[in-house]
Amino acid sequence: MMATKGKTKNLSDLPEPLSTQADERTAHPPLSDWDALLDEISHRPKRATERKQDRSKRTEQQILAAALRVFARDGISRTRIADVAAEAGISTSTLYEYYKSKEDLAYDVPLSHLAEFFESYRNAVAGKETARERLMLYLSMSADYAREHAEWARLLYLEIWPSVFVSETELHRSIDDFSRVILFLVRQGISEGKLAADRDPYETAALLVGGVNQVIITWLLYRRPRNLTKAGTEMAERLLSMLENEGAGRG
Amino acid sequence: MMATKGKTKNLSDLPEPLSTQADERTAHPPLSDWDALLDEISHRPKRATERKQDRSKRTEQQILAAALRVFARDGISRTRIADVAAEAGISTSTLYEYYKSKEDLAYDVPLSHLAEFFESYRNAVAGKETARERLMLYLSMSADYAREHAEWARLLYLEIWPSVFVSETELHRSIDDFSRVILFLVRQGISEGKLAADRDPYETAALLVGGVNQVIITWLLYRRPRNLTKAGTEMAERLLSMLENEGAGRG
DNA sequence: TATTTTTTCGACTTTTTGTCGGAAAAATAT
DNA sequence: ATATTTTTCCGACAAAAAGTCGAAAAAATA
Repeated sequence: MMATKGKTKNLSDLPEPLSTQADERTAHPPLSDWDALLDEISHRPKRATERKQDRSKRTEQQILAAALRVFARDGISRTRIADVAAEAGISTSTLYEYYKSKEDLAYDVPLSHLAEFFESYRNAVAGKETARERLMLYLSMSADYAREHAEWARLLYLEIWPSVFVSETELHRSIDDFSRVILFLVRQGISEGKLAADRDPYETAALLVGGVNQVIITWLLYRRPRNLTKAGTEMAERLLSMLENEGAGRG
Repeated sequence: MMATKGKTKNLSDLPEPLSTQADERTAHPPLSDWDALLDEISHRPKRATERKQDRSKRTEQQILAAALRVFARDGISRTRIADVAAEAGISTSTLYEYYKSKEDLAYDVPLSHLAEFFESYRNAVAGKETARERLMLYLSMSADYAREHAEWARLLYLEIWPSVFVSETELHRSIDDFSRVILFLVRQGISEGKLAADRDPYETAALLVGGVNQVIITWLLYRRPRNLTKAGTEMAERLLSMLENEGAGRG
């Protein structure tokens, strides 16, 4: 486990609260917690691949692409390893050289897209300072990314998340990262005085994640409402407005 | 502010004059849409069991109970049919007499609890008239029921829902029922003037379901916050207050 | 008690997963 | 270039799990 500061409550499985109190004195921190967080989530090692030849990297990509297609089409539980291998144009035994089981494969498939999402968010959010701007961008980009990569989203939202959490996988950590960003920004919103300070940040984060995810899931299942990007953005806008209103009403 | 419609369905334009015991002898009993809905979701046929002997009914219960335990403990994908059969104290081939596959079994396991939840809600909500009361009860009871039947909830929330939606199962319909109740009450809240009329009821329902489900899922994964009933109730209370505030601000 | 119907299960087949040694391909050394 | 070593790939096989079926056991009925 990583170094923990202060008393260690048994919150080991929860996203660690990032330090928020230390940098009160510096007007402009050299590397803000925010940048550090973005840095961290973008740099998670994807997969300790020990393969030497370029050929192998190509094969791995073929496997992942094939698995995404087949999983999204048939569902993970119904697909057979042999199906994925055939789709990838290799033998089953070769696939076993790369992944030791279907579960192992399934947990690896969503990783690269997730990393890509974090990376594109990091680029897009540069320059935005307020918690509201950052949150709005994050949530609407989530919805938009799901729309644009529907197979991936279907796999992640409907099949893997949240059941992936039972196991200690790289994917688990990456999905935790997703929530940590929200949590960080909720805390920023509180310190900006925009969000209610007397509310549990975890609850506020859950509210945001839950609402937007629900919109995404509904779209994946029924393709409704038609425009997912718009629906996700509206939901985020609505939630944030209500939350700010709540914060203002209390002081 | 109120919808004016000439005919079609009277979707609770007014606070429901609940049937009570007034006009019992009319040809068409004054069963309100609300009562009809509750009636419908409570009476979904559970499973067309054609078994004749009592012994079979016991065996079926043993299978379902065993499956719940094993699925919750090992996860559906990791459990073998033989494990469930052993836990139920029967042979695998006997289990196949009852369920044609693991998937078939998995989709049947949550049904009885779901029916029980609907039934107990129906009893508890009797007498409550306003959309707020009904919604609060529904959402907090959802959280409480998940706490009290954690194995069942783990199976349903983390493993089956929402992936069950891809197939046409009885469980699919039952889970749809869950959302239909929320949607109905959101509409009632709008017609009462408590919720914003210019918002998509589906979006409002998604917001409520998403937020509370997120709390339940987090608890199932991390047992945090400690008190799920309280957390679910608080989340519901908070969301409803914000929604009513939103409605009042615009009205 | 005899007969019929229903339920159970052991033996079996089929399907899917997973392993392994060596062939094929690529990288490296001579 | 050719030989040698390393890496990747795959066919043949073994292991595990799913799924079938006929007949025995149990219950219901005559």
